[in-house]
Amino acid sequence: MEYKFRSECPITSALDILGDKWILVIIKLMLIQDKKTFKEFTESDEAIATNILASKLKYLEEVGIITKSQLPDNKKTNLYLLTEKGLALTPIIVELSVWSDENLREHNKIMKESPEIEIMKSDKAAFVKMKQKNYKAKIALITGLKDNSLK
Amino acid sequence: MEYKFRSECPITSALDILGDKWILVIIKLMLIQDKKTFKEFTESDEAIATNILASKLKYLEEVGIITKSQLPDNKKTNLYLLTEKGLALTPIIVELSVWSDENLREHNKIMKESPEIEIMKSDKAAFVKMKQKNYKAKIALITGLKDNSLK
DNA sequence: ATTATTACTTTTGTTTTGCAAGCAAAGATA
DNA sequence: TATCTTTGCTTGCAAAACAAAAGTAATAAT
Repeated sequence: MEYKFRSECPITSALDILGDKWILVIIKLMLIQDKKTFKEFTESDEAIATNILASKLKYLEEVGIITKSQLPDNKKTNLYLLTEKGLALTPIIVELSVWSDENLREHNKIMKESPEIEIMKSDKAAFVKMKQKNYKAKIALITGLKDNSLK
Repeated sequence: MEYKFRSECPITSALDILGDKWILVIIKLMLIQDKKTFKEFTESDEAIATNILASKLKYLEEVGIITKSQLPDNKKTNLYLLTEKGLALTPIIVELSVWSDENLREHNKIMKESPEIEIMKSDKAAFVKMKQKNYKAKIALITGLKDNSLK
């Protein structure tokens, strides 16, 4: 597949893929809130419309950030899982959390407080690794396969 | 000013502010490519349309990520500068660079190679501090004031 | 066999983005 | 001092993305 990029800049190119209202929210739902089926995504707090969800999931699969699969004993429910390329977005999610915690509380008064954010700040790299490891472990449980199922 | 947030989630709230095609590109132009006037922004590789640029700059000022000012001896040219809140976005820019470098080269063949990215990866926190310090130093030179001019 | 659930698609309307042109104020030039 | 150029926009219109609501097909549960 061919995608249009605005420039030779790596940052701008990343935003050509990730820079919209929903892509990183969907990644976050998968990584932090364990969402993995179409139904689960629609039930999230963000209330994404089904037509938009369908188009974004298709796009994410095309770009190689997620995979679409099924469990052997269920032909109805689809499983959407992060690939390595998708899991590699974890540091970005972490930095968005930190910036938000430190700069957005004045704008969004009802924003959730969490003790996790302090752990995150104290050692970002360790937090990223932990989240990625946890994600892979959960996937392994669900699919009944080992860690290399995502590779 | 009041802004609409989709949820209580800090990550989603960050994306309510930053999640579009242009906001983080403009931040990057300021932080990495030293752009600071309307003219300079329009001359960038990304070729942003003037109506969109004007509306995004206005929005960024409202949210407190940038300031709009003038030099004492020039009433024509406006100076757009990052605030502390804007400078705090540096880690996000860095992580976007890293992800792009490692995951987007297959999609965007003409993406720029840079030795800077290795320095960045070897110590992200140090790189972030260095960029922020450099930015403040440049601003101090331009405005003729000291480092605290942004605070 | 009937009902409910899951994963969408379709339709229609609104908002955001983009292109091209135009314009006013400030500054530079003759 | 008059006019030419630069800067920083705004306006009008077309295209694309986003959104709400309803509908549908396949599978699974009762």
